[in-house]
Amino acid sequence: MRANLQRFARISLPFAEIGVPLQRMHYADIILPLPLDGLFTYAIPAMLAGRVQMGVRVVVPFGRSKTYVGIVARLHDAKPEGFAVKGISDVMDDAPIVTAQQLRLWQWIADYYMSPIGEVYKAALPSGLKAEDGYRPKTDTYVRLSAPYRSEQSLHVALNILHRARQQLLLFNEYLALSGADEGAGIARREISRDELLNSSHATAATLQLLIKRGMLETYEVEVGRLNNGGEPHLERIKPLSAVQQEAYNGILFSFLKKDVTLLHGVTGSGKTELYIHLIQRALQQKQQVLYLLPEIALTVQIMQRLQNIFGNRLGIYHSKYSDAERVEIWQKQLSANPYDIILGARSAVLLPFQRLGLIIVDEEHETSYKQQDPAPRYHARSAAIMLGALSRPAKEEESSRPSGLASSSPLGKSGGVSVLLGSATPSIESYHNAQTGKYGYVALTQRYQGVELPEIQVVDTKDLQHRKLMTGPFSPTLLLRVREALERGEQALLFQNRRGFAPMIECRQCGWVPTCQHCDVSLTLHRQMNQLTCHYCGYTYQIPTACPCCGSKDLRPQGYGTEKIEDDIRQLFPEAHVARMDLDTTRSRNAYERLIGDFAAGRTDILIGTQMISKGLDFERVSVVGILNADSMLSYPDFRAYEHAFMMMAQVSGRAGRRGKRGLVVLQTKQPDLPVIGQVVRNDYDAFYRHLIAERQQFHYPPYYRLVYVFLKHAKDGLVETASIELASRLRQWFGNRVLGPDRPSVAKVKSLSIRKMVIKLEMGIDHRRVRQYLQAARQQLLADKRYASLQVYYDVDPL
DNA sequence: AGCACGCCGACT
DNA sequence: GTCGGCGTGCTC
Repeated sequence: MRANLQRFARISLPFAEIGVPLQRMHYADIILPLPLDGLFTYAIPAMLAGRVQMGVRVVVPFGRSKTYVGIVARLHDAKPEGFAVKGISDVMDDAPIVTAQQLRLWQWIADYYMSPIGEVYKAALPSGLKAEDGYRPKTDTYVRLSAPYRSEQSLHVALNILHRARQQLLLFNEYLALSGADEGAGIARREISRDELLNSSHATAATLQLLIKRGMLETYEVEVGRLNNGGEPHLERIKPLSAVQQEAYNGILFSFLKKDVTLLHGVTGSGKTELYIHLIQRALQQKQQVLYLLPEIALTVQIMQRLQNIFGNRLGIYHSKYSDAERVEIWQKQLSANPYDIILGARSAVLLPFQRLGLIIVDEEHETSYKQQDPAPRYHARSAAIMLGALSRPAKEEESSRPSGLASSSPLGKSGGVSVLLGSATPSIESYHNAQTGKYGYVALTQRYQGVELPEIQVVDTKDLQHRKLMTGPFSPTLLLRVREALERGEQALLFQNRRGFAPMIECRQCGWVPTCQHCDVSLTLHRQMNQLTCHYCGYTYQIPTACPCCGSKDLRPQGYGTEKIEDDIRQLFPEAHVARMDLDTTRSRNAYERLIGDFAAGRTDILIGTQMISKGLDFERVSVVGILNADSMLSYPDFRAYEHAFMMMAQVSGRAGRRGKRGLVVLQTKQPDLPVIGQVVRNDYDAFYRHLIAERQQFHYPPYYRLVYVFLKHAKDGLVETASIELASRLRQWFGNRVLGPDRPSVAKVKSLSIRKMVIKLEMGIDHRRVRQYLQAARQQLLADKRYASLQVYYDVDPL
């Protein structure tokens, strides 16, 4: 790390920046959007000499016939040897679109996670900025109620008029729901584009045209640049903090003075968001920018709207469900003289440009979706955020290479302005450990806001009940009773099942045959709604067979329960209740998530069934019962983090039960009620959970005591991966000895027609990670240099989850 | 990752 | 005779 930072400093000090009279540089090192290691050196033609600077986009020829848009990472005068240098064709920008600080962060991500910097570039830049034709602001067509219909009275009139025109009525209602104009008595809360309306209603353009002709709706053009303006700030006042919150707030500010990173450990419902809002407010008063990270799935309407109501157009939102045009817009605004003061975003928001960052909040810091899994770069946004904080601090002259974020913080106190706050009700083992050892500051918020009690958790032994034939499918009598009681009181229930689809597999009752994916080593999930079998690894879909291909039997039965089946069963058991389901399948469209949450919050849904999606940061007033249908499914993963994830999942879901003035109830169904983790969840005993786990981690050489690197090899030919993995393992053992485990077939040993082998490398913390990476890269290159293995995919996953 | 080059099989 | 299969090697 130390050496790395020195390298960044060397790479990225542009001469212009330090004010040396500009001597003309003849070469530029360019980042290209390719999965190839390193930078590419191009000559700077005299014509373009004045315009090539660090951080601008350039068009360059590559190979025989390709051109790419690259980013200038470095200017220099060292003529490269060994290949013919090509010239830059064109310069696309007059000013950098990537800051020096971003380039340093990209380089850190590339180095630390052993990913080509080109992959980081691809992940960071919205594609609109990577395209050669560049980005042009454009206008979108929007829809709104025409003036005579902007009142509750006239809406009733409109709905009456439309009662014969079914298509138009559907479309009209859809508009009202999307815009919120139905509840706002004709005043839209959100602007709705024509495309969005048509997509979400499945109506035709002709139907919309008819409504426009009737004079109920009208269209208007909006420049894309005006999107997300969020309205005026301060629609909502900032609430004063309670005494307990104030104390935590002071504690955080005090910690900020000494530590670069502070962990806020606040039980659910303690008002962490409130603290964040006050901290943001304070940063804004000091003219600092704030980055507020949330895990993708938890980007709830609730937090978004809260912040938007308070901070209005000073807030920008950035995540994967936003269109590319919007992302380009935000990127450019961040570079402008008038950037957003606050960016609320998911993982990739850490890669945005900032000019005067002062505070980074990583909310729900334990969430695994902060780690990018599949395409490289496999980076962790929490670590990247801490590094971003370190890079944003004005480095002390003589000490500029001291790593102040990820590595230990100095006993002398922190080095500058940027503070990083990690927040969670159930901190990750790593972060809590760092807080315990004093590397991070630590502030706890143990009281729920307004004295709301934590829920009572009732454990139900489903194994015993099954023996006694008392289960109704996946439901225990207790759960059904509690849900029924809640409904009778006009309260709501949340049911958590961590599996989407109808059933995780189907099975032939005669011979036991189970349909599996042609491309992957997994059984197929039954999706009854789509009437097909789906592979959850490659997305491939299959027809449901009518008979078993092995024995001809027609008795094929679904095995196990997914959210779809839970939904079906609940509808049958509670025919009078309004039931909804929230999982990946019901939230594919951009607004589906918001609508489901909105319906539930407004009480239009009585029972909400869902996967982990329902466990994050949803604050509902009337949820009195939460059901965890099958805790065992979370404990059965063959992974050292299964226990950690299970605890967090259950604790998070439980936190949804009971709000203001009413104690909630959680019914926790498990076949193993005596497992320690169950007791820890019941007592909400994070400390016991942590102590149990940390001892195990130390004993078995896992994080945070050891750093893990997974090695993956993939190829279509199983025999080839087999021999290659054995060869790579022996090569790695020459350097790392028995720190190398494997190779093994992972539990899913084939995905997308590629056979997989996995190794685990356990590295003690004292080891020089930079040298480790050099060895790993070398081993990979040596393996691939062998012609037999040239077409193999070999990659490393650093700090895997 | 693309893309071209290159060397072997079944087609107009 | 040639179209095209994908193994191999290179990209500043």
